[in-house]
Amino acid sequence: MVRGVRLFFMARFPRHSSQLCERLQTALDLLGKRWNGIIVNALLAGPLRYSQLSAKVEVIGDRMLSERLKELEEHGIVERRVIARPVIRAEYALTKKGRAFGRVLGAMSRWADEWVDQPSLPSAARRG
Amino acid sequence: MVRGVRLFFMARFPRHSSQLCERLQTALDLLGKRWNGIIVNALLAGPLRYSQLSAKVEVIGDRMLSERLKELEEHGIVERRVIARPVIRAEYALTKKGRAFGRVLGAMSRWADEWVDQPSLPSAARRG
DNA sequence: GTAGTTACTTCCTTTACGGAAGTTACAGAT
DNA sequence: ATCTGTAACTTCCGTAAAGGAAGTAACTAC
Repeated sequence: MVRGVRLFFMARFPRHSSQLCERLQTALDLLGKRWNGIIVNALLAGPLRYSQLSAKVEVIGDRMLSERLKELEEHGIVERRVIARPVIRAEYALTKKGRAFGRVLGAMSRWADEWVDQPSLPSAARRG
Repeated sequence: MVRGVRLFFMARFPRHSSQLCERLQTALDLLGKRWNGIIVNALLAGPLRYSQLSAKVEVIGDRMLSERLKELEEHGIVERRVIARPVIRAEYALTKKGRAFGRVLGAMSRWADEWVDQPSLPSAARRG
């Protein structure tokens, strides 16, 4: 079997339903990817360096964080700036598109405040 | 088979950052799971039977759809009703919690309309 | 030179996804 | 009664994505 054949980029985006809004589905592909929401949320308060971001979203490993940031950058949601000032550092900031996405997270935050009441008990649902 | 052992779902990733809002992270766990957003979105227009839902969100296979519906039900977002009228059928409807989530999808939809303009080209970012 | 920090990348194992096929229940046709 | 068909799932199994430990390169402080 041909096993080394890595598809050029990925086969995850061409899977959209013709019955539903394309753009929404594209947006959902983005937020529907694990960690992306949290990363954008963490950056809403302001730009962060890689290590700061890593500390803030403490649950994401380096490998994932790096990968997700690259994707978010490709999607124009996050901007990467290299600072060579005293020491070489990388800083990540939201673009206009990324900040606009904050409204979505804001809506989700409000929903979560109203409907999610298990801050430490993630078992089954408790009748919302 | 044992059917009640589905609580493993959330138990797999109880890892939330202490630096960020718990509820938001729980909500993101939910939407951050592939297909959940699309399923809820598809049900926003009204209840659907399994086969209808499957046809509407045509990209999700039976295995996934079934699994996701079960999870959404456990989280109190979707309600499953069995109809034995003429033939036995299952119908899925959003709960109050689920319909409230529609606002999040609405916000995402608006964001998508404004910022996502590549319905078929998911390469690098354009503008932003 | 040695140790430490930053920003990643590589390697490898575990978990999740995806599709085909199988299953159970019932209804209508033959 | 058997045969075909639909609905609603479930099981199998191979592939893709996630997670973590360790490695790397550039630089700085000791």
